[in-house]
Amino acid sequence: MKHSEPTVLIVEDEAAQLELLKFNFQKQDFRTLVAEDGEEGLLLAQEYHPDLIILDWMLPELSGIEVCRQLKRNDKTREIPILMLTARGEENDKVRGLDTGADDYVVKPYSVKELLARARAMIRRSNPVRSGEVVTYADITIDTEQHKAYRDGTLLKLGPTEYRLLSVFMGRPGRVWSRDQLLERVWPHDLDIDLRTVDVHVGRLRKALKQPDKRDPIRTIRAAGYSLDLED
Amino acid sequence: MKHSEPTVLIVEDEAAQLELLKFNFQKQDFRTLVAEDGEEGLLLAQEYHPDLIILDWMLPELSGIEVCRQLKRNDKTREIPILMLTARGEENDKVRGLDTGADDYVVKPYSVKELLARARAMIRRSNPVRSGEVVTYADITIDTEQHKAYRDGTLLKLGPTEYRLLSVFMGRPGRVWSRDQLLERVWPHDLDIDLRTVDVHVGRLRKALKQPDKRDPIRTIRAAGYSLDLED
DNA sequence: CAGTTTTGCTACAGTTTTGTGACGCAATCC
DNA sequence: GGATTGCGTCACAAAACTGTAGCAAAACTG
Repeated sequence: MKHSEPTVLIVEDEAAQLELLKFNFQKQDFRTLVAEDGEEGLLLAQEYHPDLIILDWMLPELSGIEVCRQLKRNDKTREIPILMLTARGEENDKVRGLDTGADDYVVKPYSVKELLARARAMIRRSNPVRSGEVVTYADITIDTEQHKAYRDGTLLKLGPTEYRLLSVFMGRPGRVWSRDQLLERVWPHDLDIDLRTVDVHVGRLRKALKQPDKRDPIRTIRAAGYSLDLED
Repeated sequence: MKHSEPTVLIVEDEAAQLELLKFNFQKQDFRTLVAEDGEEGLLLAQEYHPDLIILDWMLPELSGIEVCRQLKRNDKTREIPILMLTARGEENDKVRGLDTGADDYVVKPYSVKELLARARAMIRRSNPVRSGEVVTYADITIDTEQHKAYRDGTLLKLGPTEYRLLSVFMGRPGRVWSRDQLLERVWPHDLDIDLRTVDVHVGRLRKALKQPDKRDPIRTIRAAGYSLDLED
């Protein structure tokens, strides 16, 4: 029933390091994917679309920077936050400036605790649409500064909860959200709300998004959750 | 006195953090000012009037909150947007609700990239009506030099508070302002005013702006605030 | 195909949020 | 000094939104 553990992809060539990371992430209820070189990392990232990628800077063959660039170039993986692992001496301007597209970096030797904290923070952050920004996916747009949402150019009439729900969906189009995850992100963190309430609000959002000759942009994934999805 | 590069003031006592921030902001073509304690921060803020202040929550002597309060109390620095840096455990309701007057906050550990993005967004968003200017939005005009406001050419009869309120709205038409934000910008800072008072004044402003066959230019965003908006 | 699980949806009672007129108080004007 | 103007709070009504229950429909299971 619990389907809400985040997945992390670890790309690291040193076996010992990899084991350590894997162990610790699993202990923290992450699902883990591992890759021992850049090539494999890219493949897994595309296939499984993890919530976070831990990427070693030094890799045989394809370097960490290169992997990062490619991930950020691909629409399928662009949104995935990347945490770069760099050894002490390598902490050069490239990394510090984050030119590579990585979202954050940690210098070895790091404390596992800090790494986990950062990882969690990054995942949490990666969902919501940043305040003040305008985000568009297909024919849907939300303008957070003006607190408005449009479909195909026409203004939608949304209640507060519907608006927040749409914001979460828009933060990562195509991603499947379990009801738990939606509850966590859309509702105030202290209230205990029935899971089915999510369904009702999804229904209301659907109605608000409905337009003649337009497809329902919210996909139901049975026994898993919902996603904002206009593919196929 | 607006010029090309925006200036950011960083107030942070940990040298490493400070360096990292400074480096990254400079790399992004910000001009940077740095202060290692609250006292110095206040001084620099007054003297140089930066476009944005990055403020660490934990500071020796003068705490971040206190610095924030003082900045917001001083007319010279009141309008400067403040981005608060808080450690994980400190992420309490005080910060969340931004009662302190800060305009945004980021929880450590943060990703540098996100911080930069937020900083940029905040600067973009903050542009109060400058004194001496005449600003027009749709059929509404305010002449700050003469301290007069018009709708469709006819002079409006506004009380002082209504005038200030309209000025804030005119500074960024379309933007949603929370009641807190309005309180902060319209009312003197030493006063403790009920949030609902904002509603009353918005109501009065609405009445003053009313004209036959004209739409109400103020939009209510339930559970969020108000905005000046004549679209749709 | 019958049985089971999961989702869609409507109705509704309850709650939260907003609009606004009334009132008392203080400052300002004449 | 008396009148006027503007202010902040309150209280109440109206409006908007919310969560849950319950049942029908749909999707799976074997």
